[in-house]
Amino acid sequence: MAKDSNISLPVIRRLPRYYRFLYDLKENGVTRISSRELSQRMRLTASQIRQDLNCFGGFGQQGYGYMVDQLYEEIGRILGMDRLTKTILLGVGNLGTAVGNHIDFKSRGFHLIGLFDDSPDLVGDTRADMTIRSTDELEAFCQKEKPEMAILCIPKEAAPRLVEKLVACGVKGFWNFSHYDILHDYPDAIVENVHMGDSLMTLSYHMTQKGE
Amino acid sequence: MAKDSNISLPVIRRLPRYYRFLYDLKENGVTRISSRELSQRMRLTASQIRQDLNCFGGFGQQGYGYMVDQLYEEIGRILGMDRLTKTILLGVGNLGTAVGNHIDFKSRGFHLIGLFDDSPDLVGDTRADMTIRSTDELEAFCQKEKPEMAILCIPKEAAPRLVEKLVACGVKGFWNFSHYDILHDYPDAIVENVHMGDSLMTLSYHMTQKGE
DNA sequence: TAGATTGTTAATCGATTAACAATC
DNA sequence: TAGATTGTTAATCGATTAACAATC
Repeated sequence: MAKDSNISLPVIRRLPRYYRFLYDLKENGVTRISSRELSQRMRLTASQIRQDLNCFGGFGQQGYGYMVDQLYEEIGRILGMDRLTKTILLGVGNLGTAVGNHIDFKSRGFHLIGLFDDSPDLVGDTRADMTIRSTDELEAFCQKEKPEMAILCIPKEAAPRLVEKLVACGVKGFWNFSHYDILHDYPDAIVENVHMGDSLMTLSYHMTQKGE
Repeated sequence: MAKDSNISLPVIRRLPRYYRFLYDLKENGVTRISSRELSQRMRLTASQIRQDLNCFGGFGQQGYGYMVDQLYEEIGRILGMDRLTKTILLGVGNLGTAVGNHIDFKSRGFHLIGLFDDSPDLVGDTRADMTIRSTDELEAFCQKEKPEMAILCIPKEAAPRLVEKLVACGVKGFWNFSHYDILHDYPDAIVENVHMGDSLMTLSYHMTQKGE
């Protein structure tokens, strides 16, 4: 449906934020909005909003603005919120548990269907209403269930071996909380890295600057 | 120490990654490295590395390269890793627990000194070797301990009230996992947002594109 | 129709890359 | 000294903002 399939990453990264704001507008009974009013609420320029949206098509009406509900649906479709990608989570430590319990996967286009961990202490335990499986079962499980996405909440050292298996099993996407550089070894993988430590250090930098 | 205090955000966001790579090099006994070799390992251009580093000063030696250990130290100093900022965590649900337990605060310039939650069920419990306090105690605690940073693992609705208190108590920085827009209400706050849901939706977008 | 606001082109701004003189 | 590699300036590229014609 994309007008142009070479959408730049900055544009893509703004879409979820548009989606959130539109959801809130919808909730508050706002049925239509101009790029100018939305720009004030989101603290960006009206020009940028119109540029961003026009990467995907003309969703507005001249002289009138955008229908909130329709725009919400369109952006949802663009982001793939209209389908559920089968997903497994690897590494059920503190972080993996939090990710599994805290994130609302369904409303973000994913269906979490399995949890895996190396540690015998954890295998058999329950998280997010699922039993934790041994990574020994990973390949058999993938062949049967065909998950397309894997969440990596494992240490850097454990990652290469598991990613190799996952790629072989047909997993295409990775939500990667580890510091293992997946793209370096698998350039065709679809990877979204979340480096929370880096984010924290960025905050440290800004606090250090302000202090001086 | 900054040569120029208007360093752009893209440069800042690359620093933690340099820091990680330099740490690994150090661990592997590499004592010096050229921008060219580092660029190959990090998959960016040598030019960019030299530009980035020269925002802060000439850390290299012409004809020779960079001393790994010295560069690691310098970047650590720039990022504020040479001091510990007192930090409190608000909201000890799944996410807050994971953040509290999983993140190595000390090695990233922060010292986690207190946990707070609204829920009477959680107050008194222990996480990361600390007792969870009631948010009723927040102001008294802050007056005594003077934390400078707060981690928000609370719902959007709970945030405005708590942030108001925290700002009044002198908290300057926020590692914000909530969807509350702190800067909108407190333009002088130092804020690093972590929107995991947005990250997941970005992955969904890319997986959707690849599928077509 | 007149007013409003989009869609889109043009101008500006900033970040990245290339080139090269300085120098170890 | 010759070779290597930085620090820095210049060129390019891309993203954001401004302007305005199209049109509802």
